[in-house]
Amino acid sequence: MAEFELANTINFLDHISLDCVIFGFHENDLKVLVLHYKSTKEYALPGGFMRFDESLEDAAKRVLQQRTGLDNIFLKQFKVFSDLERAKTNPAVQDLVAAGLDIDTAFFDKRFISVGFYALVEYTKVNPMPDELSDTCEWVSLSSSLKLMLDHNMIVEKALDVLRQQLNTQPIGYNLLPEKFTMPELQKLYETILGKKLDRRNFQRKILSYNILNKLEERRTGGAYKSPFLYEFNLENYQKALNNGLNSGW
Amino acid sequence: MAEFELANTINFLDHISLDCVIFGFHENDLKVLVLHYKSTKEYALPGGFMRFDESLEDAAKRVLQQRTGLDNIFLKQFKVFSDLERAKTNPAVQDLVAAGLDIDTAFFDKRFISVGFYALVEYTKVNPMPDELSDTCEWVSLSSSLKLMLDHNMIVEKALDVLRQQLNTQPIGYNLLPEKFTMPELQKLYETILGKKLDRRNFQRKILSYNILNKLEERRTGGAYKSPFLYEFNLENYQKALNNGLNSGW
DNA sequence: GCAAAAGTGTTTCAGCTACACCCATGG
DNA sequence: CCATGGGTGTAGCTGAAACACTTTTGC
Repeated sequence: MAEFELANTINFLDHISLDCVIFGFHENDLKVLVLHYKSTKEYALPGGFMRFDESLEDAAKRVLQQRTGLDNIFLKQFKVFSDLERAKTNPAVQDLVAAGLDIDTAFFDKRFISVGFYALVEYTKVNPMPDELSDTCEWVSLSSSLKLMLDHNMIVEKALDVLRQQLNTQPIGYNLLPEKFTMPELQKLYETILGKKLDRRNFQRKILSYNILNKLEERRTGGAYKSPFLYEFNLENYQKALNNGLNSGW
Repeated sequence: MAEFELANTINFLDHISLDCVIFGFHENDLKVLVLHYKSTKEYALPGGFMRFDESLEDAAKRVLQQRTGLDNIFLKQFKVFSDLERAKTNPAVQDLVAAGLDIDTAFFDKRFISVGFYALVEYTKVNPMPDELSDTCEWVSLSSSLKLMLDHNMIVEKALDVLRQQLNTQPIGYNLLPEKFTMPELQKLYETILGKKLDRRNFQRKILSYNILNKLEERRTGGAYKSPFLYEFNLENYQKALNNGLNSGW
């Protein structure tokens, strides 16, 4: 299926690509899905091209489905990357051709502008799948400082930046955490995205004051130390609260 | 110059266009620059295409320079519009051809995705100039509800939405107002963008508390009633304050 | 002198910050 | 029993909201 698509690049719009920064949260760590290209040392974000019969969002959904196995992923476009610098021929393409892959080099050699999407997924539900040009698809911690192809490191940086800015207006917690989660887990997520420590008690009071969480009877047992309570999002209240922004200025 | 460019659409990337929502503020009213196409009843946002030797931002600057006469305009891309709906052939193209304009219809008939930019300009400095397909280039009040071509009304709506969201993180006041302005003018700008009334005294206290304004000795004379003081932005402090956001949540 | 807009200050209340003690759990 | 993390409460401060009177100006 994917092979068929790539071999028939004539189905895609020229000059336009998309790259997905797929965020997952696991063991108190924010991670991103990254591909390793066959026969090269290059790592890259999952990406793709746009068909004539779909929107950019549809194309991104298609890519996300293929790399994670999931439908109905939360995703947002956040920036178009069009600097002349990025127009350079992708060095990985030559390596891939040398390795014998059937690639339409005339297509890949064109100048591309790329639309950046970020996606939020529940880590445990993802089944990472490489595409036809890569041999692995793996989670990489944001703190790993792995060097990515072309301007992909910048794309990740920018995505994280946007995530930070949209923390109060998009259902970010809801889409990154499993259905049931503990208060410390939610706090760690906020701290990771914001890049700073928060006071436990003040965080809890503030987030509870929004009335966007349901406290459950259950606790998370099995871990060490005192068992924390589980919470779930009250989606209706969450959405309402996000409409105004969780902290309204002016 | 512009004619030359359009006649040689071969210089542009296929499938990609850009549209600019150019905001100006005049007489306590937020306005947008709009073109009227020759020999049609269609109104449209100023837009253009992307050359192979420039980035999207460069292309947008080129369009802005041509429509306003200004360089160094503050602009931001805010969204790519790629719905299949908008792929329909632009109805204005047929009218323009019928009216005898030299248009590369094969180029225009392709499917386009359009990158939306918003730009902020100082109203009085703008010299609106139509492009080769239009006969007028005029300011239109946001409250006028003029029907625009294709999805351009939606693009304006979205731009205003983004403007609202970025009021605390981008130098919006600085770029829309003249160098010297009064407190009531600044407040009206905020009220217009936010779509709600603010308390005079609280607004003044809050905005002054950021230390982003210099109060001048001068007053605005000549108007009726009590002469208000003039202010200017303290650009250094403004930029610093915006980095954290004027109202920091979390 | 009157109508309309601009300058200015205080009180109140809510929300944020800072901070400390007890409890549960696994080892 | 101890180390570690989780649950919970309070006092003080800061910033936001609500609100009224005086001054200037043109007519």
